[in-house]
Amino acid sequence: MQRVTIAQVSERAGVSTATVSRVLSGRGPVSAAVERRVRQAAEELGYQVNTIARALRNSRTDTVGMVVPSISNPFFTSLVESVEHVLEREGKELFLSDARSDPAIEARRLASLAARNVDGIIVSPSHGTESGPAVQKTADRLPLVQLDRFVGGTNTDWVGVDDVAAMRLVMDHLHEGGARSAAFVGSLLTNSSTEQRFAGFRRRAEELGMSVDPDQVLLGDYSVDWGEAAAARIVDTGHLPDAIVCADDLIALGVTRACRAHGVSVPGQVQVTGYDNIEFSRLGEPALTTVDQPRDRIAEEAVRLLAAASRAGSAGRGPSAHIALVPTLVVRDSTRAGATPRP
Amino acid sequence: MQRVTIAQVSERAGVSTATVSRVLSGRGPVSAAVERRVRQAAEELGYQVNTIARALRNSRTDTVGMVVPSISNPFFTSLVESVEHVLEREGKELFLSDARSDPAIEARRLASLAARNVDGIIVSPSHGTESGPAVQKTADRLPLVQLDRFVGGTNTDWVGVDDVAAMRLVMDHLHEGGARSAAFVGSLLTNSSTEQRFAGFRRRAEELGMSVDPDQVLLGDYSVDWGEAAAARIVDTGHLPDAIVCADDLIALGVTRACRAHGVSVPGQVQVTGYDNIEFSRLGEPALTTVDQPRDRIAEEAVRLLAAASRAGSAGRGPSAHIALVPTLVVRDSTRAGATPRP
DNA sequence: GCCTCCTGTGTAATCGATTGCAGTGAAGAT
DNA sequence: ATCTTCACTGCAATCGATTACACAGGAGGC
Repeated sequence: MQRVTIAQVSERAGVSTATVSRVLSGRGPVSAAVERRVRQAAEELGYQVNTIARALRNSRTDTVGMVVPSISNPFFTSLVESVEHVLEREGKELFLSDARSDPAIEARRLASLAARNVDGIIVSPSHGTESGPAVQKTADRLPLVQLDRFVGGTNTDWVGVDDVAAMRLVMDHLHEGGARSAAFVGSLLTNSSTEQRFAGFRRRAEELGMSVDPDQVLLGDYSVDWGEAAAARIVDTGHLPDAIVCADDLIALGVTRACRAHGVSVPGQVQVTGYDNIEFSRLGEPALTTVDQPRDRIAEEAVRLLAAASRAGSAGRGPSAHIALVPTLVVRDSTRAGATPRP
Repeated sequence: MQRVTIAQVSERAGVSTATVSRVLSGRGPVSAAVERRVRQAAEELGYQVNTIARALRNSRTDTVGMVVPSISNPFFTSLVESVEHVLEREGKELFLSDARSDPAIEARRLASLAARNVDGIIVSPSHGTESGPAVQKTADRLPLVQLDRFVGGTNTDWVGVDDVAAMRLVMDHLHEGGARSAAFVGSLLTNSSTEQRFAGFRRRAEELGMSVDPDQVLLGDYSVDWGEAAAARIVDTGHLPDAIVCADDLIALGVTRACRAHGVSVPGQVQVTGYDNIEFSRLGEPALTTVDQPRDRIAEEAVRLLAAASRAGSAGRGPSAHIALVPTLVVRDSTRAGATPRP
């Protein structure tokens, strides 16, 4: 149980600890004979570096921290997978935390990651404003990139998709399918995703001349339950919109489910769209039309920015980069592509 | 950017580093006046402990590592949430890794967690045999608990559910609903979950006199896609079983979807069951009857075992604990509870 | 033959927090 | 008045790996 240290290896090999370190870390000149002896001794003792000690000395941990609002949201887990994949290529590891959509927990997680000397942090902030102080404070201490969502009033890099452009795709598609009125179901406007998506929705609806009943803009949270509740409320009002645009797939799954339960046909009576293209979106009944985010590209860019910030010595923080990638529309069965407008 | 150390705080407060440490870690006697000065200095400088340095000195990190086969499987993410929740109460943090169902990646993750001096490891092994060496090697060095799945030939603690008992519940329920024949769709028998579940299925089928066509035992992987493919294959054989028992919910979701696509009514023509009770299981069409695992209890026990092992100084490894909790059956719409047997 | 340079190795400082040991001074005991 | 006792506080060692610096000895240049 007691760990093998470099000192024990050096003793067995009959050299100094410095030499052992030089052999094992591969830097510094070492004669072939000594190298062999050291490697063998290390092997025999089952030596393994103590990452903690190394990190203390180097002040580098080869570890990146990531904080997401909710690990049970499949969109974020797939984003995590993408990030992990990219990091693996760089020989870095991921330290993942779940903020449970609570800025207070989020702040603790960020602080704790910073205390653990991660080399950088990737965060998708839970809240559009309340996450600000903690994010900024963390960004002042080490490289930080915001992913997908972002929080205002901070000076950090960001990578995500152009939500407004995405909504344009969605609305154009719905309009083509004959929709002349639309409802919006999202989460409370406390994070950038919903804000941007709603803004894009509203603007394009106006441009296309689609009517939006203010009573049919419903904000709750990112969950199936909320989608169901919101849809029930819309159905209860008595006048159905031609389309229900949802801020994410979980909500959309709830909406289609509630429609089915209430005998409202999708896309016959109402078209429904999601956002994120999570795996389960195609399992809805009907399969969801949704917006696909290029997760791998997002992850790639985030890691790249982080590496750049590390190199720059994050003191010299220049203007921050905002990278908005272009999302694509995935058309499935919950909308009526190219149908003729209803009479 | 340069971090504030205890030395700077001590200088500002006009005391020694020892005193600062005593104040901040709360151990050792310190006069009220000094304590106030130190706290203020720390506050003013924005001091934050360096967890790395502390860990090196204490050889404790207050961190637990967790390795799961797949972070995109909602069952594991909810298990992770439960574990994180329990750990939070203990003031510990979770370091999460995804093995992508690959024993080689899994081994690397385990080694890397060990090198990072986590206080203990919770792992759900990817493979029923190939995960063995790495798991055992890790368990020799630090406290380790296997969760849900386990790998044979190792001497470690384990917490999970009684899969055989669960299958008894499932089969009895199906039998009551009139099923006299059944198919099984699982993953390749390379992990304990499938093994145990299949064993339980087979045994109870025999006891109840239900027939099982060997051609209708289909093994692939834990995914919706595989569920769809397997169901399609079963439908194609021409003779439908009365029930299709699935080794997890993802598979079951795929199966019901394929049934719908092929015009096979569930539960009218075929009853279908899942396993895990993931959130999406109730979103299937029809909502899935499934087995609920008591995740919070599982997490609780795992953390308890880990703590016990740490205290015991894992050298004195006694006989390992195997804790099988009792799962419950969640009856929804994909089965026909209490219906009369078909003629 | 003497000097320079380079390779290979060891010594010891370093990263930052913790803690055993020792020392100081004041309160209390005799 | 002298001796204990105890609450505080500081010094310095410690955790394990890395690395600046020093130094030995051999090769090569003049």
